[in-house]
Amino acid sequence: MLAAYLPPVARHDHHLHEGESLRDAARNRLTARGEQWTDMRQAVFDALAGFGKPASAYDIAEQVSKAQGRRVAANSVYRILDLFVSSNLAMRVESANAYVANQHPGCLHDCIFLICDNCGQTTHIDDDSLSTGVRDAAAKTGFAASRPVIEVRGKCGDCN
Amino acid sequence: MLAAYLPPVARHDHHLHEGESLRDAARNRLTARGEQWTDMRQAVFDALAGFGKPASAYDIAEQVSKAQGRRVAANSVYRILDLFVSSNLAMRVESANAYVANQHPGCLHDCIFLICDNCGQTTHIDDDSLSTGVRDAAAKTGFAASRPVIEVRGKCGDCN
DNA sequence: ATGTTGATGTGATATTGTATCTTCTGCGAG
DNA sequence: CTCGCAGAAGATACAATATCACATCAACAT
Repeated sequence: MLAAYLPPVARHDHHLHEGESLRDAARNRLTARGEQWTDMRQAVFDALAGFGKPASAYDIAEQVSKAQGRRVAANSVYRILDLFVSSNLAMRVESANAYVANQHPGCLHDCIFLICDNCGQTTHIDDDSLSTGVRDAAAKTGFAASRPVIEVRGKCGDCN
Repeated sequence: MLAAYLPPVARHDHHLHEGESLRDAARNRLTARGEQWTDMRQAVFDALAGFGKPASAYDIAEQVSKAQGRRVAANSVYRILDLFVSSNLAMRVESANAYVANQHPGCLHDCIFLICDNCGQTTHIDDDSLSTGVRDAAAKTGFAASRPVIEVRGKCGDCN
């Protein structure tokens, strides 16, 4: 439904994934790094992707517990989320203490989140010129940027 | 000893304050908004400014407790910090769950933090063109930005 | 069989943040 | 002056987020 037609703005193909395809991309990415794609990791990834908005580790733990019919502890989820973040399968939204699935695990970007304070919906844009600008500004003061955190709180289009 | 001489780079006078002067500026700003400048608020502000780097509410509670020789509860500190943030006397560093004193309480900026992951030192730059760029990029997707959070994690010049 | 390694389970604990109710304090009206 | 109000702060409890230490277990190699 999104984008029946889109003008050719993007500079490179993002391979936007969803559902099964997204899960496959995630699994490929993880196994390519020599990590295992276990049931537990798949369950956590599915739960995370299923939320469609930032979810806390505890939200995910609850969701996975429900899906598996057994108690899954938060710290197991944290472990897996850390792995996902370091493998670029997911990203942490600092200002929300929460995580979102990366829609294109193969690409490496400094990403920018737009987080609706009303409905929680979060969209994720990549604008390399902006993040480069931020990195450059930092560099100008002798600061070596390793991870720019750019998150915009506000109201999404739907919530006006 | 900062800035015996500085080239005229800044576009407007920031009235950078320190020590007594900073405290005065903060008090003026708060009272101008019809709020009281109480002993407790002064103590919290002094503690916050004294850290020189992001401090958690609990760090501040501990510091104020020491300074006053009595136990000061964290939630009192939270109340005051919230007031400070909403009055622009302090800012919250989302990615560190911590707060820093605003060096120029009179000016309103979308600020950019450079946070050293090694020593914790945090510097704060204002680059309106960058933050405007971020706001514009958000607006382009129909998103109404109310508060950009731009924080750069990395290593400061001192830590190479 | 035994040891090793990586993934997960379990329980405890630390840290961060809120909610609620009470008490204190400064100050103006009467 | 004292009564009562309103804002500030104290006290306590609790909720949410995050980490730690250690046990277990399966897969695999020796």
